Amino acid sequence: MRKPCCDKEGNNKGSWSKQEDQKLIDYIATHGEGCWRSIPKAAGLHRCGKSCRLRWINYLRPDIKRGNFAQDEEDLIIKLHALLGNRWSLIAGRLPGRTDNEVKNYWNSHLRKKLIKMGIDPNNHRLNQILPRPQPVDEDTCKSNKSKTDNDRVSDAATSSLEEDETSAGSSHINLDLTIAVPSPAHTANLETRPENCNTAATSEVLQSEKSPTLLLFL
DNA sequence: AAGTGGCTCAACCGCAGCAAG
DNA sequence: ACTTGCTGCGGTTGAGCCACT
Repeated sequence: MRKPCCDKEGNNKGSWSKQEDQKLIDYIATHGEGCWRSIPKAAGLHRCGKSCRLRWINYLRPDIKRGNFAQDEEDLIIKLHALLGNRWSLIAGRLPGRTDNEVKNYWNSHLRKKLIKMGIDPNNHRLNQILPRPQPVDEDTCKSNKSKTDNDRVSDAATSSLEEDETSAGSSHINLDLTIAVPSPAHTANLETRPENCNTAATSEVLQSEKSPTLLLFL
């Protein structure tokens, strides 16, 4: 059993004080983001590295956009969630200035309810009234389904919902005709340079679908 | 004004992936 | 090949706020 990283006695927990924030900001301004493990000690903070990282990424980073989500951001989150499932960091990577935590919170507190209200299952983005289409009974499908993770299942459903988007006009009230700005190169690189994502069904679907006009979002 | 129930969001926890030894 | 340590991610929690009764 690995020793937890945050069980060190004397480490602060809970909300951050202004002084702590300032120490972290000052340290990162001088030294940049680096080894989170060593940052607390170097910055004179009684926090674990994990906590520092989270605080910086979710709150202190200068490029964070705070405040309400715009309509196009909402639409994009819904669309991306349909494609990627609960891959909040990937979704947030497509929303400049937004963090995964923020997107996740916004989804759970607003968008889930919104979709439910619209009669859409937030887990698979299907209209609740629509009967699930019959699954092909092929051996490969059976095999792969056995080992599927929740994300993969969501992703399958997402694919279906995308098809529905294209084939059944009016199946959703969401305006998916997004005119969002092209993501910054950093975000694109972020996706491209994440090898761990290459194995996932969701990602491969994304990559495949980049060829289709629907996914200009991902270019 | 007080009670309370729901909501929001910052922060924590545990796990997985990866790299280094 | 295996272990260890670090980072990053997603799920969950809980304090504080707000609206309603």
